[in-house]
Amino acid sequence: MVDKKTKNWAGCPVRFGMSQFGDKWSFLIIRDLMFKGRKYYNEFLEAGEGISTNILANRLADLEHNGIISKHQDRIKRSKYIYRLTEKGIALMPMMLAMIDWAEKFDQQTEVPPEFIQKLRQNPDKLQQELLRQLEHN
Amino acid sequence: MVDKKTKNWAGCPVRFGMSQFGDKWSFLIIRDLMFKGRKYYNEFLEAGEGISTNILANRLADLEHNGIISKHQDRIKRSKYIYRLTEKGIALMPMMLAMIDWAEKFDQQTEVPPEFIQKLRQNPDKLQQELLRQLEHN
DNA sequence: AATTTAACTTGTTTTTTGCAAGTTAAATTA
DNA sequence: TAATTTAACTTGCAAAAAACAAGTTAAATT
Repeated sequence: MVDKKTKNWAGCPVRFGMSQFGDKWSFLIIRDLMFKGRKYYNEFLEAGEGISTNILANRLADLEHNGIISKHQDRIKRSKYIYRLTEKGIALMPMMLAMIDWAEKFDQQTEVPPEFIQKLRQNPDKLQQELLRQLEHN
Repeated sequence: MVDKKTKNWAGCPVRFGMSQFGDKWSFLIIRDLMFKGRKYYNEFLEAGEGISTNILANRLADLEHNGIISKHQDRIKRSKYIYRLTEKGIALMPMMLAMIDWAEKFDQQTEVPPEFIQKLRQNPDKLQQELLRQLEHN
């Protein structure tokens, strides 16, 4: 039973989440990394959401500082940097999937591929395994 | 299989989510409604997070406008208003629980009651049923 | 050697937030 | 019943953050 009397979750998990990745742009960067295969600064920039260069740089730095993403020099083109989700970042997948599930239910306009949403509802673990495998290929 | 080639989820569910409840204060209000039994304007104000009165009023109005919460006059004291999660708001519970699970893993300071987190990991459906029942009692 | 690419940084304007004080309507108290 | 208190806001202003435009730097390409 959940105890409403224990006044506060002193270190509140929701507040913690918000402090680590809790703004629009951070969420969208995590989405890009998790589901869209984007990994370079300019791929995020050109994702079409309209983020400004300074804000992008700032959010990438924050996310890296919070251990949600990591930054590596590209081996082939050393002027490029590859951003990746860390284990901590990858662990946000259930939350992201829950959000996608929710949005698909309540937003007419949301266009998640039907087979994605079907898999999400019928066999979420399997979908997650597939997504994780894709992340490792990056 | 997730198709990375279908360039965009034209109506992106993550962007939709962010537009509906995607800022720190909205999240904290939803948390208060979902887990803490708070339902009056001044309970949110005094929750200790330090939200300003104008921002609280604004976020409540936005959440109501987005259909995530509803506002009713208190029957006993008609100068008070009761805020409640709608079905759409209640449906955010899996996302919130995923967030709590995540935070508990990665934040030393997070203090979720152990029996809550244990239940969340061992029998999430049952926990959710219990939480839903509590919401209906409000 | 000159240009282009990629990832930023800097300066300025605009928007949003935070803070303090004020308003309104209902309920309680004197 | 008049005066005070409670509850939920609104308003005005200062401070912080975001958006916009332009500039910098280092590496790679021409």
